[in-house]
Amino acid sequence: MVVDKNPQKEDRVFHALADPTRRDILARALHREHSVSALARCYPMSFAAVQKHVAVLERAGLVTKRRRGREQLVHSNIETIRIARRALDRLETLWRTRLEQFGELLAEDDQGETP
Amino acid sequence: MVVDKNPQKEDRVFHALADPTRRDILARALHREHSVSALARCYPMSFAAVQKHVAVLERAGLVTKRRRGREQLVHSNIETIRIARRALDRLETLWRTRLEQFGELLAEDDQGETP
DNA sequence: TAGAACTACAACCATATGGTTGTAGATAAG
DNA sequence: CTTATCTACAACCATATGGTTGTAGTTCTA
Repeated sequence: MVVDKNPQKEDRVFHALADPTRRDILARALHREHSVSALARCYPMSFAAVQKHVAVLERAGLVTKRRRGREQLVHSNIETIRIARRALDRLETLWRTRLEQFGELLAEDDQGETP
Repeated sequence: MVVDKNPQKEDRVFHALADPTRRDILARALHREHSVSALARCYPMSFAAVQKHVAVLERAGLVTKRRRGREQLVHSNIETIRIARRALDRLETLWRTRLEQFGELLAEDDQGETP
């Protein structure tokens, strides 16, 4: 199967993106690597809360962690962002398809207008 | 302000997209208008459940409804999908920025390597 | 006018989510 | 060795979410 496990993945990706703290973490991680505690210092919440947000991003595949001594460095996975992008692209394609069909109708009828 | 209320909107948009039923409803609505009950017949859940999904999409601004007699026709709002798209674009831009900086480092140091 | 179809919405329930605190294990620093 | 830092994870709590059923209001149809 090539399309079967993607829906769940898209669920996780969009869900991970649906929180401003997580989008901000992701943005920082896209810019450069950060340890979890360094990230935690950026937000008005506990370390554990930020840790959970990172875990959500990680389960979605948006970030991964690598150890450096006692810290975990969070870095982002651009490829997963493109999964979301492709999902949006598919939706926009449907939109264009509809426009084309609408265009065909106009061509056939040669009169329609809906102001 | 021009950027202040967008985060909440993005939250709602991404959250609305984080459910396969809602993505499917949106896809159908992008293709053509559907009444809520017509949509409800497509899924193995109650009418009220589908109604709630449509409400989530509506609050996110991804679909709007218009009356036709006793039915409500659900149609999509492509512009809101582009809000999500722009958010992803911003993230990808950060990624590219990082790549550029990395490139500069390589150019300046002309030796740097961190194994 | 009576009834069927479509919708809106409230009430309810189980589970997920987003936060907290607390405890414990590794690793770095003194 | 001792202590401080960074992380992992469990337990807990309030609220949100996704589903259900039930009731009621409109609008079409017979």
